[in-house]
Amino acid sequence: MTVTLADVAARAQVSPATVSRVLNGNYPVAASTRERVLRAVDELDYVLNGPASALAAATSDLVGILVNDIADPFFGIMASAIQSEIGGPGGRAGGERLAVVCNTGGSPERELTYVTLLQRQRAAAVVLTGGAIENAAHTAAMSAKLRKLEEAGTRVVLCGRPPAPDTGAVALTFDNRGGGRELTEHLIGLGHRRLGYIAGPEERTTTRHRLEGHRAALDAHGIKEDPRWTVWGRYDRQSGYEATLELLRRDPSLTAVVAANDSVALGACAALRDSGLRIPEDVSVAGFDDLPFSVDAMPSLTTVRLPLAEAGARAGRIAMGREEPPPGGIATVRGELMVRGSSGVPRD
Amino acid sequence: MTVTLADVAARAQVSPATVSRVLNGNYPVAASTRERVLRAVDELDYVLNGPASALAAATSDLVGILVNDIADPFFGIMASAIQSEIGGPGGRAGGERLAVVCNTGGSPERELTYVTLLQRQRAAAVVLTGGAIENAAHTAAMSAKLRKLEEAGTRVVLCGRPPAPDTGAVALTFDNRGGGRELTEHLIGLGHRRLGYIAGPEERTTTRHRLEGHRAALDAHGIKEDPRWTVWGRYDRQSGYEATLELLRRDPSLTAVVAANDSVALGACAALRDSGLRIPEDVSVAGFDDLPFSVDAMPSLTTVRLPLAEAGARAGRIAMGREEPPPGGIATVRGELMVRGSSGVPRD
DNA sequence: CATCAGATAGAAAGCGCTTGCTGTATTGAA
DNA sequence: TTCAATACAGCAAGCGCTTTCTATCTGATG
Repeated sequence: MTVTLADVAARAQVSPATVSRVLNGNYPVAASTRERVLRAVDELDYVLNGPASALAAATSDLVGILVNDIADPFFGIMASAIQSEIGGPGGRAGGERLAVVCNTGGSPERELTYVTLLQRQRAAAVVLTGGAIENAAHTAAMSAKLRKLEEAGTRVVLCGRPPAPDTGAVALTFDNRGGGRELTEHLIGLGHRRLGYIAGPEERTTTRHRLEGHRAALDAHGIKEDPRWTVWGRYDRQSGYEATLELLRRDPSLTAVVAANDSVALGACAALRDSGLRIPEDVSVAGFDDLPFSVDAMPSLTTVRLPLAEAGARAGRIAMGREEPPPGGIATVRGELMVRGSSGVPRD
Repeated sequence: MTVTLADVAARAQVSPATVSRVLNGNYPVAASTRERVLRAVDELDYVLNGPASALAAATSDLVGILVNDIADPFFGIMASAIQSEIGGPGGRAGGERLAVVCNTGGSPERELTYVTLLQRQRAAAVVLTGGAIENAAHTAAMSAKLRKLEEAGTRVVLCGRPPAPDTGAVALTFDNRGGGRELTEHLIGLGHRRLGYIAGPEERTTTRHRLEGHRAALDAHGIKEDPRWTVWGRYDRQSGYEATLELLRRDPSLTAVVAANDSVALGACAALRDSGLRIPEDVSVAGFDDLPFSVDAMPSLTTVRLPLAEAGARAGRIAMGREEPPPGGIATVRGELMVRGSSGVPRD
């Protein structure tokens, strides 16, 4: 059998209650007793039974972090920052929490199931990262779940996701619309008038907002968008490659390609090169997010930097109750335009 | 109060035992009764209490995945693959498990603490990814922990990590030494004789093995290594940038730079370009891992592809007991040399 | 018609920990 | 010296679920 609290108690010649109090440090215990208990714990190699403890105390030290794609640094960076603030091991005293990163793969069902699983574990907090899925049924179901979580005392924080109405969830939202607009205005400013756009998956807030920003910029400058200029894809490199080929097929006269994110932009660059086009002389390319590798692309990518790590850290602190939520529970996090080598004045 | 099993039982007019059995589906229950119970569950919006269930059943549905750096796609890709096989939501029936990704940041203490935390949660399985820390005390402590875990019925799998002697842990080990050797032999074959090497952090098996492979290749071709040709760093881009500058300072006549991984190689490329050197005309560069962005670098990176996703998936299946461990509990996973644009014949 | 196997359902004993309440020294003040 | 206050320590009642064992009812069997 594994060692239990009672075994430790017996060995230290105290009651289980005392051992529990020594371990939790939430009740006065004489130094000599504590000493004896700690020695017994050590000698027996005792490890607390988490489920039992959680059951009795009606709280757990689990914190859930939901991400759409854990293999994507966009989420990895946020998750890492959140986790570093959650405390985990190495965190500040008293807060040895287990940060659980859950990979939804962008699927609504999985998102919902993971939230239920966390609810089942009585998680202390849940952080949802990245864009939300835009689907009435799913949104309603999620809202209901989040409300339940809050009722049960679980703190809910959205990081890089729009606010969830009718819930008490704190939201740190990225200004995707503003960033998208700024980016496209930069290209327009360079003289571009025929811009292709590679959007992300449909039914995603991130996708929609970035595209809206792009269109707002076109509008503001009186550029009428050709429906052929928008292609939909996924948030990955291959999708960018294929979409770019498609754009080129539809309208070879495009002088710029705006991608939904950096990975897509990289795929776009590859497709352009493979088509014999130079960047930015023949076609300019722009991404979004400014992931670490974007500066290494050749030419380096013009993009919008999102303070992923900062936002994640803040979300983590709020989830831990170590930082005040923003007024109204909502904060907008702005991106910063990074002009680099992949954008230039259009040809001719 | 939250809804409990008893509430559901009362509503369905059955005993708590029956509700439990319906929910677990491990005992015959009349169809009509099941129906009634399920309806009650639904109506009351009942969510199982995980800790209580884990306590009573003495098992939990948590599976731990330890990674060194969650923001690094190297780990993200493995974690994603492992998780997809763990079942998680969407997995095969009966196995709704919560995959927990824990970020150690490469710190021995955090690694140990996370393992203890997982032990505390009575995790069903633990997968340790990436290179191990080479430090006698830490290795011993880890071995002891892993043995305890196994004793407690937790399956332990190492993915991309050397076997842990004296434990029953299954190991899927990357052939870093072989890959490193093959890579350097490729460069030597092109005619390079003065090769710089940017190693990863010391006291890491991955770092050591890759370097050993490199040196073995030099040895095999009678190239005497100059101590100035090796620089130590971290596994990130910036480290590669700085190390390359240092290498160039030490010996400007180098014709090739071999990096510990792709991120480092990208940093090296940037440093070379900033130093006015062309790749590969002036200096060839090689990486390791073949992460998705490596093919997009300009020129695309010559590197060693590691089947991260495949290995992760296999590790996940073994952890779930859905695949037989390899004979002897140890399997070596080989890399594949990817020759691309960043390596060429040396100048002059 | 008595008997028995098979199929269901319930009673109840925990799983290992936390914590409110109670008890007993010990200390300081009067 | 006496009494309240203080500081520790223990008792015991759960926390919400699982599971063994037992009870009941059914239909089949001889």
